[in-house]
Amino acid sequence: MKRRKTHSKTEILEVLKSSGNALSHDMIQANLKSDIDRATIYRVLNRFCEDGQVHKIVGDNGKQYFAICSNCGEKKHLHSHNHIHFRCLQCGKVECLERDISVALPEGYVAKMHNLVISGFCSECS
Amino acid sequence: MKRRKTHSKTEILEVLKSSGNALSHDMIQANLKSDIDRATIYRVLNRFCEDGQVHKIVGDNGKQYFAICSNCGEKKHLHSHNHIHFRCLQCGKVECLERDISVALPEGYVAKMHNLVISGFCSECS
DNA sequence: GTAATATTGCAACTTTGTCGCAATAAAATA
DNA sequence: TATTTTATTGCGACAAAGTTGCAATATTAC
Repeated sequence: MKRRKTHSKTEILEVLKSSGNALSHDMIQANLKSDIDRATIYRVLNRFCEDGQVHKIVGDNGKQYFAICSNCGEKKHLHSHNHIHFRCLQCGKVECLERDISVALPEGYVAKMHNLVISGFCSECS
Repeated sequence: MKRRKTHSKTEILEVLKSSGNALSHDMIQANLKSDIDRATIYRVLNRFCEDGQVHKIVGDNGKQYFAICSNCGEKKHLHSHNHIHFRCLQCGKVECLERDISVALPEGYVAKMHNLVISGFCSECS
């Protein structure tokens, strides 16, 4: 399964890059120049996640958000996404706070993924 | 809006208590002795949350889980639910780890809710 | 240019959660 | 206890989010 360079991929990546924040599929769709199918957007995003270019956060509203992690470019699959995210309840913005969290788990527990979201009001909405 | 003591409430609370973990609506439904409608379960749980008897966690799978917090009984509405949760990718168990997290947010940011979930494998599944 | 196949678009579907409304049942009142 | 009030329930319908199958398309390799 060799990846191909497609119109959809470049456009979706462009939207993510220029935004800088974590975006949900509908936010992405709204910012696209061309019409790309909903299913395609999800598939592209999931492929990005597999490849480690993008990481996924599930908000406390149950929605998926996708973000280019600043230090994702360099060390593929080596970086950990255990940083905190902030979701503004007013404007809906979701952003990565560059604060890593390390939690000591109980004996025998193995952590695979971190999904850490604080919601509230951002500086512009509070 | 004065709350009433109903069959559904006592049964649902009983399931939550005896489990000790955070449960999704379908886990609750499966453990109920009598048949209670899906919508009712959600409404009861949401009322419990409003009253502060129960707190809600949204898993990294997008599903809602509900748990009786050990220290919820005493100080209603005064306790904060900023502790970490763990979800086992194998057995599906979701539990509260009694570890509080305090994060310094950027200037002007106001935190309202914490939704902190680490997923991986619990001691029995790893 | 042609062939192989990754990707897309469309439609259908699943899951999760909510809502309106009539029926029911818990509490208050007489 | 009987009656009234209204919180709660069950049912059905609905919405949102995300996934999947399949035929059509577009990208890459030959």
